[in-house]
Amino acid sequence: MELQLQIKMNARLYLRDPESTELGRNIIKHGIKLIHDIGFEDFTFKKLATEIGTTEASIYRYFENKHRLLTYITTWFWTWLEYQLIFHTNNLKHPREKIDIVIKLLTFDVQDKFIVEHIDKNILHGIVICEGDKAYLTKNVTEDNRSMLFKPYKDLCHRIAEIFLELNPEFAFPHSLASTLIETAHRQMYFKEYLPRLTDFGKSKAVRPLVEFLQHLVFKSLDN
Amino acid sequence: MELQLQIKMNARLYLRDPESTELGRNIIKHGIKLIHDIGFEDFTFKKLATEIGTTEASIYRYFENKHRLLTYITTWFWTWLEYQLIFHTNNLKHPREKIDIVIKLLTFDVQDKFIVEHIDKNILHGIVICEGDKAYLTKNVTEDNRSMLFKPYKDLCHRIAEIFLELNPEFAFPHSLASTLIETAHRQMYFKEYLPRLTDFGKSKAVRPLVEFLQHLVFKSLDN
DNA sequence: TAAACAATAATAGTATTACTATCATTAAAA
DNA sequence: TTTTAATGATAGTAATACTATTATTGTTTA
Repeated sequence: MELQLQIKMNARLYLRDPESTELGRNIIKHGIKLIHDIGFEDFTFKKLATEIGTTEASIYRYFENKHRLLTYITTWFWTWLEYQLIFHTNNLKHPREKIDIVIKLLTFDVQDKFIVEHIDKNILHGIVICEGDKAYLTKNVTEDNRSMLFKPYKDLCHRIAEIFLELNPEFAFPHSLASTLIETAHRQMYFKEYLPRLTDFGKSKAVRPLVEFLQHLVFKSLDN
Repeated sequence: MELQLQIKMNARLYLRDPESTELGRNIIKHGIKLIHDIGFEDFTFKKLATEIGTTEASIYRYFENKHRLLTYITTWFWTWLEYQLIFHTNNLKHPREKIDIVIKLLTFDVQDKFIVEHIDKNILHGIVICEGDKAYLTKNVTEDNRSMLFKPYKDLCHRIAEIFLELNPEFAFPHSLASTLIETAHRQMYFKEYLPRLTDFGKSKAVRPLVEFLQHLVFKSLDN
């Protein structure tokens, strides 16, 4: 069984809702692909327009600039990840099992139950790993934050923090540990691929050692 | 007592050694200041040239582009941090004490013994927190890595990893824990300032809670 | 001391980026 | 059938990211 999914996004992320039209969905679909292929720095609306057979001006009707598109895309990912987390931890009793799910989700080690026609989740995950942090590492953080653009990321972080507190209600740093877990999962995957000397995972494709590292980090931290 | 310091940089980072001339040192000095003030995205060589009363073309004789300048600056920081680490852990016996020093250095909680005329270390630290990751989060990682541009970061990581192994020779992830510690220290400082809901540190300027979080993370991880 | 050299200043120029504006066309809704 | 909404086509601007050339100045060195 697979579920159809439509994620409702904060309207401040766009000028015109990209989910509402064919062109909008194409911007998202090919935007993800192109950013992944050439990197966010080299990515331009001009190139994207050529790619999908439209004009720069048409894309600017949907997004103020390419940074907003990146924020849209990464924010979409965090929202989707929270859905996945809710879905997969639904029937679980023990917080240890829930934490295992969190880690599996972050390392993309779990089957996706939701379908979204125009979004390739594997490529999207690649973008979040390589470019995701650039959505908030700008001089606009504070303003963007006030517009609640990062709410989905914070919500996810808070949900994970609550699971940590289930396991250890005394723990003093649930949110910091949650954001550390999220960031670390992605950064270590990046290092594994591009700067392996910063890790202990070797060159194999297996995510297993990373999963063990993250489990170790979190469970030891939450231990009394 | 304070020590005069000249850090030898990988020659591939620049076209002409900025340490060798007045203009070069000005590029570094005001470059750091300007990137800090307006952010790396808005930073241009044109603006920097105006700032220091020279021309764009002159700056291009020192650095291929602004990304190389950022890499130079952050790499300088990692090298300097390793010097600091060596200096401050010199007489220490117990690895626990050394780890405390590592954490204090990463959170900038320790007095700097080295003087470098044209570099403001506090501002530099701010850049490493806000912009540092952008030095390696690009499509050029692999090539830059082959040119050894990230060696100082890896050296620092390895040195910290070795301290971890002193405390627990059985520990399976010393490098991953070291890179996680470095990244987490900076990221949590960023979150504390701009996205505090992703942390548990509140709004006070104190670094104490962050230091405790990092100590907890590392020592628990290394515990048997 | 003059000639040679190195570093920088001054200036100009190009392709691309990051937009904004206008107007015509088409397809769907009222 | 008129209105409207979305897109396409086209044009244009300011800034960015460079490269190239030539003149000037200050320092070595023959």
